[in-house]
Amino acid sequence: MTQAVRHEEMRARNLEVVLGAVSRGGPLTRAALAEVTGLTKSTVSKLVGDLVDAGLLAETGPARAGERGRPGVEVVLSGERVAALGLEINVDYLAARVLDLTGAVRCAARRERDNRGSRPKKVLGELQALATEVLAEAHRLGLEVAGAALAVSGPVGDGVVFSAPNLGWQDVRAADLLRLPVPVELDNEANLAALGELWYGDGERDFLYVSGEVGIGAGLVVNGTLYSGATGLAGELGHVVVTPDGPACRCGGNGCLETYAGQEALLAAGNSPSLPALLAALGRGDRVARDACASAGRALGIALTSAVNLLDLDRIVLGGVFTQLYPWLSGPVSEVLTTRLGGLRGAPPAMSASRLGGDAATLGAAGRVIHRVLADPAPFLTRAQEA
Amino acid sequence: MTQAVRHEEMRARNLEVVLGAVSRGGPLTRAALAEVTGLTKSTVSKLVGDLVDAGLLAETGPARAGERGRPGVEVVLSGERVAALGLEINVDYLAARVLDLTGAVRCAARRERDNRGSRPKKVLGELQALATEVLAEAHRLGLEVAGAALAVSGPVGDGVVFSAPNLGWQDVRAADLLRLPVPVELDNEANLAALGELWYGDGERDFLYVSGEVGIGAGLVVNGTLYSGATGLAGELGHVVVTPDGPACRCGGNGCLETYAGQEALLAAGNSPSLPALLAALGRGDRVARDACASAGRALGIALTSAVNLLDLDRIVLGGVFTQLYPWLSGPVSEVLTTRLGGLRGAPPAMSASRLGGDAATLGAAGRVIHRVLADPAPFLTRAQEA
DNA sequence: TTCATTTAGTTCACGTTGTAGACTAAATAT
DNA sequence: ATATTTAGTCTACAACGTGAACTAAATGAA
Repeated sequence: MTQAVRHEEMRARNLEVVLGAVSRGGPLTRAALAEVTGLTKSTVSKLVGDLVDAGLLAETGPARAGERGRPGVEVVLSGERVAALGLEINVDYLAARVLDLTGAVRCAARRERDNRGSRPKKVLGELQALATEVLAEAHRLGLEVAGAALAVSGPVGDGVVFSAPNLGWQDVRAADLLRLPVPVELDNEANLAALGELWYGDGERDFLYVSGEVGIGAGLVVNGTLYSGATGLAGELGHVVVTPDGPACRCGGNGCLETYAGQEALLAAGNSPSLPALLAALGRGDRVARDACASAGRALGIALTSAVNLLDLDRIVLGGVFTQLYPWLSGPVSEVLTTRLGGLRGAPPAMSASRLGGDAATLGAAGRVIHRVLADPAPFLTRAQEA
Repeated sequence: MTQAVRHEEMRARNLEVVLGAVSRGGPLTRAALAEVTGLTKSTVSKLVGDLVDAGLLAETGPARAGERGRPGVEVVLSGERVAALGLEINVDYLAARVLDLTGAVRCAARRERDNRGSRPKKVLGELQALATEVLAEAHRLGLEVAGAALAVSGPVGDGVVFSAPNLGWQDVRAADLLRLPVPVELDNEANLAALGELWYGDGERDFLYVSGEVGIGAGLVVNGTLYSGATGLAGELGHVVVTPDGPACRCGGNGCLETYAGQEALLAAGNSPSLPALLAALGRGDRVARDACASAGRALGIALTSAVNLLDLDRIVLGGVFTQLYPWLSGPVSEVLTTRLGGLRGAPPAMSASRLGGDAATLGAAGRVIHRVLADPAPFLTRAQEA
């Protein structure tokens, strides 16, 4: 339902429009902004003035155009005030990253450790220490951290991790256990990684990000927005049915994608004790390892066929461990997609490996907070009001 | 991207807010509207005044509350001015319906005829005659028809029917071939039927409408909005993979849902020449017919499992021929859903037969136009400006 | 019956915000 | 130098929502 619009909301929306135009359109003069937004020069001048005063935009000096007329002054997003913290708990590391408004990484920290089967309280305690460190560093840089988001692989909702197959967690109130001086939100790793690709990788307006970990999740971006379903649990690609009477799955069903292309199945089929071992085997051209990838790839192709038919995707990005396995997976996946989707759609969707790799989740997490600021900069304009 | 907001847009949005509140909240006084919208009494008074003048709202006389204080005057949507035309081409009939703003059917016409393999030009010519008739009747009733929408089963985009398995059509520019004195838009039958259920049936904010015809389509409603994918082709449930090495499908793949639960497969398995024959056989408890439904139901359950995992649906509505087959389908479908989704999600989504049956598509088609008027009533306020 | 009380709706002075066009500033071209 | 062109600011103005005072119409108590 649409909300009532008052003068205040009108202003807030127009600030968003200006900020958004600068964010997408690179350096832009006030005159150019007036043209792209449809607002008048005077209005743009006022809005830009306030945003500059607030430290959200910065002037970059006169634009030397070499053309006739007074050169305009270009403005860009300013990285000097607002920033956001992205956090990730993965099987074998903890990571924290602070991004500024421009998307630049201003500080970061990473702790390698095996989180498999660790107690949630312990892991979150360690993450809290890591985050606190990074926040202190951001403070020294003069940054105001607007919030944090935490990526955990597996279904998540309302601050609770329902199940994290990577970590062996079940119903963990992660958001409550992590005490930080900024608001923390919890999100699915696949969703946040998808947003990371959208904003800082080679995301387009519509694509599916597939996160291959112990479980297989997916983040769906449509029209530049994350699709998260009725209760926020969309994207369980791992339990899309590949073969109705296939191997039993931990979900209670049979023949889910996870039983073919989940990390455990993949390592077992590849006769490898670990992912590095599998990669090494693939590197030396080991037949068993290659066959394992090929059949996982075909299963992934089947599941993605269903996804494309339902969701009308035009690009698929493979992330998580699939990024490293991409050279051995992409052939079989494409083959299935081309055969099964060529008839009705003409061409199957484009496919690529994640460009950000393991960084996608923290970037997306921080980006989520950054984009909320860009979408509603009004609360940060208090400075201007004082003047 | 958000658009700039000027005074004009502010007003347009607030008109929408008021109209929307009345549309959802039944009869409402100005005072109540001020409360639910958050606007002040004076603003609401002005907006309601203009909407009443324009013939979009109507006062229903004093609300006898029996309580203290002056009784308010309730307003409701007015069916006396704006209306919309919904059209449908089905295998064995053509239908047209005019709805007013309140959702009441003001006039309708239907022509039984077998459209299987008919030439598009002929069918659309006949539909044009039917529509023209109904439009004339609407005109006599004093209604201003704001637009029309046409439902055709199968993938559709940009005014073109890419393929209609029901009719045997391929790449038909239906919107161009239908000449009417109002703007006509073309849409997928499953999508429009889903909207019909949403607005005039027992739709909720989130559900999947499954349309079982010769092909099997689906319309996905999330957060009260139709989801149509990157290029508007979402919802091809019929080609979700049930068994990777199953029977060959016309799409080039194997084991698609359509090869198990499409009308042709269903009739062949049920050993019936037509749908009425199958229903008759089911009615007398014919074993072959029942088994055919059961196995189609299980296949449908598999495909829906994949859909629920990807889309996080909380309700599924079965439409098209599945509405009539519901008593024999629902058991097997639920069984599969419960087994495969019970583990992770707790409960499978609710399921029901379409309440509107064959009327869903025309209602949704007209409703689509109606809801566009409700979302932007400003263009209809010219009357008020004159005063 | 009368009058206080309560709630609905209208009116109007006012504040906030965007607009239009005049005006100033700073460059290039002649 | 001076005209021309484009950028940005300034100011009177208009559109719209706000808030408080005001009128309208009911109930309930004296």
